[in-house]
Amino acid sequence: MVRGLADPMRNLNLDETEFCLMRVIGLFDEDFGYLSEQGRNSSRQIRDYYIRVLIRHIHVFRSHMPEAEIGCRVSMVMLLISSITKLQHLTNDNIRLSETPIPASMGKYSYQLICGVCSDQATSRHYGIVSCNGCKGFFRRSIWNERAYKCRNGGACKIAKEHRNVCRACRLRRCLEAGMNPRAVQNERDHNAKRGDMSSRKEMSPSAAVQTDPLSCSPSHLTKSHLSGADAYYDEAVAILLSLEHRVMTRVDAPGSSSVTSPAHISSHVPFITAFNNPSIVTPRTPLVITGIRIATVDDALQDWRRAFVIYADWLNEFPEFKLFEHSDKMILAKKRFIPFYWWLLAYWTVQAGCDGVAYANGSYLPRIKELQCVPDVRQTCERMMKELA
Amino acid sequence: MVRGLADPMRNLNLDETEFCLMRVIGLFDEDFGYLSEQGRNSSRQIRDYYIRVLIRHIHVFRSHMPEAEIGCRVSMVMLLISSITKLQHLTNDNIRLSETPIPASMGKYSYQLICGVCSDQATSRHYGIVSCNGCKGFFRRSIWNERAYKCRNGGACKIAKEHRNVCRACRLRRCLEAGMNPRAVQNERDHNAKRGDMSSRKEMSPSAAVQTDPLSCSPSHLTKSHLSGADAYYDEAVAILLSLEHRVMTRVDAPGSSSVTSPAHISSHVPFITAFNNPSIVTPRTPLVITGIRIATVDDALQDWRRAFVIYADWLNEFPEFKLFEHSDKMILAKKRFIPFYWWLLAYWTVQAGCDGVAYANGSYLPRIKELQCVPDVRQTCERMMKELA
DNA sequence: AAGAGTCCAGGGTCCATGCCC
DNA sequence: TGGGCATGGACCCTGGACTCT
Ligand SMILES: [Zn+2]
Ligand SMILES: [Zn+2]
Ligand SMILES: [Zn+2]
Ligand SMILES: [Zn+2]
Repeated sequence: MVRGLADPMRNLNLDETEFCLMRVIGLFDEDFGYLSEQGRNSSRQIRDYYIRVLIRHIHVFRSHMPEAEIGCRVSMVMLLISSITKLQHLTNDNIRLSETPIPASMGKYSYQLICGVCSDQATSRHYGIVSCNGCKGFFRRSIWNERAYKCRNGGACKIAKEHRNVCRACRLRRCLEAGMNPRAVQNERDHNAKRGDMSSRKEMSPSAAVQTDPLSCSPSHLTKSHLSGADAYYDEAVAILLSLEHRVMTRVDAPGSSSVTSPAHISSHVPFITAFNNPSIVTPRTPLVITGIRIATVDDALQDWRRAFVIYADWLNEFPEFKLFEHSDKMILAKKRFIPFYWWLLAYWTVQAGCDGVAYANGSYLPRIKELQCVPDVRQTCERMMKELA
Repeated sequence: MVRGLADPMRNLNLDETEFCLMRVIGLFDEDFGYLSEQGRNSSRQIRDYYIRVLIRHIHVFRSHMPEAEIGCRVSMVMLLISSITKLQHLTNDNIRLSETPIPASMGKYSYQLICGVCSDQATSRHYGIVSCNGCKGFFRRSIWNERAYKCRNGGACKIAKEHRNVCRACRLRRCLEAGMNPRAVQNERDHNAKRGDMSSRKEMSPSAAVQTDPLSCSPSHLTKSHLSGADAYYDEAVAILLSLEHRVMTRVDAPGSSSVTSPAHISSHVPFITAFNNPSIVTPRTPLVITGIRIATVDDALQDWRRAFVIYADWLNEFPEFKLFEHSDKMILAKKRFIPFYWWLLAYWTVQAGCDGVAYANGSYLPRIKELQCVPDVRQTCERMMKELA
């Protein structure tokens, strides 16, 4: 069943810019009741501004999609933002990942198309997945003829370009596993005229052999530079955001920094405001390691929470628009929105790492499969951390 | 800005089955804390069952979409369901419609144009007759290229959506018989600097060399029966649901029915349970008029609320699985889930009516534009109604 | 606004090629 | 050696979304 919040996120295949923008929008979204009048206005303005930027971004970067799908994507993104903004705690449930493992092709934003069946070079999508011509034809013929092949190797054949014709049973199995949809195969059609034999065209006059077309086709309409003016504005907003993102994510404290004592949590029960203004007392800024190569322990989860808090504080303190708020509003916002912010961080790391679970920023991950988890309950962990910053 | 819950719904372009299923899932979704142990189990089972049916339905009816978009749709649908299930009140905000007006083409599921050639759904007239996009394109191409097809079946092929591509000779013949006018086909426009070398299509001579194509192909692979078994099961679930839907929506009380006194609200402060078990005391079952041709007054809104409640009660009382619950659980569920149910009804009516606002079931609608609204605030209205059923 | 034409992803067809009996 | 047939790259055709008049 597809229920976790992580699922729509994964299906959307968000890029980095979208992640950043959605996080920002979430920070300043809705539910302004607790802010001052002025804070409310600023908040709404910032939100609306970044929503415009995001919608723009989607339209530009998905311009190959039909309009309807873009609309669908925009709606879904908005729905996701508001769902996540409303999160009061992270629970095992709402960070839960899909039951289906990550398709290997996602997460890498490569533009080279690879056949999902045999890894040959592919030209486009066929029967629902990116696939090569060979696998396309093979699948259609198999479905039409209702072939039931038999493997002579116990069904364990690997399928690759070089030997994809060795075992039809396994090739067809791979096709289905990779997601080819038998329902997308249509009926046989009418026959075409023979090649070269143009008799079905009602015979054109021979004088028509002018062929005044010496390759006048310029490949220049590849740039869809329809848009300008406001675009510069929008590009700049994105650039600023990404650079802030990069700065905060790569910020590292010198190992022997004076304000840093030890990587441990000497700092229980610091007032929130102190921690927020000087986050390195919570934990030093260690480099982020998004690999998800080992299973997280309870300490990993706690430590990641601290590191994420430092990122949060650094990020907000550097975010230009945040400076517009009065001090009290700043604190209210900062307290209120850490959980959604952290959710976005985890979501992004998880996609980056491509591991089968929720990735933390110290190389560990919380496995999707309960039996492997060393962390009793995410929610408890989070609440414990929240208390730490009374 | 795209923020109202109605937007994603509109972008998804849900069909009737999806509406029904989503409503059912919402009824039995999450938040089971207040039910008895047994009620919780039933509820979860029903929900999961209908989620399976819904996912199945989406996969079947959107099988032309790429896999990733289907996944996206499924996720979005789930997100929508849970968002709407959480609604505690209808407010002007969460039933708010998009700022962009409805495209004229949507919402007219009512007129239902049929292609005169192949009986597919049609959008408008082409070349003189109501026809689908496929037949439009086919006719234009055939005329341009002066194609002379040859039927391999003695010219007796039936033309229908599913196999209209099997015999082009008969399809073209049907086009002409149905009244498509070759003279309505204009010349190719050439402005858009074509990239390809379409120059091969020059003027043709009148001599018609009919192509002879003594092919013996069997038109027999029309069956691609890979799938069955579970499909029947699923089809049946959908059929039952739609028939219930239809029954409830068309149920009308005889004008002079005894239990009915007057269309007014004599019935303030009836206990919920009484109203639920005998809904016609709330308001008689008037026919539903989903046209949205006049602006709603406060009375319209109130009356619609009552009518919707009657639909809700009728529907739940007839829904087979609802009978599995204990009496107390029934009441809890029924009280808890009217708002989301009503939301779905309004959403569906609005799409059906295609008016620029929220459609009620008595021919009126709440305009999108504030200045036109006669209803002060939807939320207040709803709350007032809720109190009526203390 | 209606109804022409345009575009193009992704269906299907064709057939040179090669494998197998 | 020849006929049967699967393969896959080149190409044709379809129809939904769109633009243009
Ligand atoms: Zn392949
Ligand atoms: Zn095999
Ligand atoms: Zn048609
Ligand atoms: Zn025919």
